[in-house]
Amino acid sequence: MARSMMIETRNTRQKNAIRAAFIETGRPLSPEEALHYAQQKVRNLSIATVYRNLKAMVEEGSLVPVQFPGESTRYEASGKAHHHHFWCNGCKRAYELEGCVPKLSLKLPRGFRSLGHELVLYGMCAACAPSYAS
Amino acid sequence: MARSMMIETRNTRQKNAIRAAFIETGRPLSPEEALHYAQQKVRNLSIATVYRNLKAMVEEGSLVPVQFPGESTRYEASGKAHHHHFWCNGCKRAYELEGCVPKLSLKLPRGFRSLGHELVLYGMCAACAPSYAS
DNA sequence: CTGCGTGCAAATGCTTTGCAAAGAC
DNA sequence: GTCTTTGCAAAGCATTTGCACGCAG
Repeated sequence: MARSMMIETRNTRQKNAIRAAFIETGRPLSPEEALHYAQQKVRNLSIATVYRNLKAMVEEGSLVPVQFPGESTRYEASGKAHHHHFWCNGCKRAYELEGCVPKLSLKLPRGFRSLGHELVLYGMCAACAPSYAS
Repeated sequence: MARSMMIETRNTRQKNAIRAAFIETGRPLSPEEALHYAQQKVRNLSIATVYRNLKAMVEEGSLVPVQFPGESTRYEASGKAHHHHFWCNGCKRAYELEGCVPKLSLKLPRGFRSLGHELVLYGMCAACAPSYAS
């Protein structure tokens, strides 16, 4: 089923700028965030192009979508080790967390088969936490 | 900060039908799912009314929003013990799971403060799993 | 050159809102 | 009877798509 060769795509300034945004920030980005970062390199980059490239990169396998409650889809570079995320309620940014839970011992109903899991921690990141500590 | 008394709302057939959908299914429902269930009791119920009531019930505190990757927001009855969810990739339904992970030992970056977590297991529910076992 | 990728604007599709009529109390 | 809630249709928004032009290969 899996396509052995990814579809060839051209290297455009727009695509490179978008790709760079993910590499340089190292955290999941929303289409809007990706647009902002990439626009620093390609000024008149349009949001439509960002959406098209995000979609293409997901299909190619270089990005994976990540979702946080009540937020639009974020995307992050693929190929990383199994990990989870931290969502900052202050700056509304997603961060990557190393590691995973020791073992998932949740009771599954009879006949249910689990194939994976997703875990998100919520709170305040280092930059936002102090404002609550005053 | 917390409002000591919830806002009074009238008991309409529509509202009761929507509320019943959550009680009777016992699982998180999307606005569309809630509409379908409730329409069995109130035939010409409109989706706008469902949205309005879901929003009102969340504000009242009787429902809480739950989100699953790539899916529109689901809602479930509030007041339940801490629990997590199972997402069936087959029927695209959310189920409630009892229990939680023993302890979360994820490394948080310096200064990050965690206030909560969310865990979702993915797979096939009892009804959908057999079709993959053939 | 050839044709894919882009920007713009129009088109979706889900969710919200305005308004007159129906219904709760 | 009064004031909230509803259904319908229109409005909003984020995302997607059509199209002619520009650029990569």
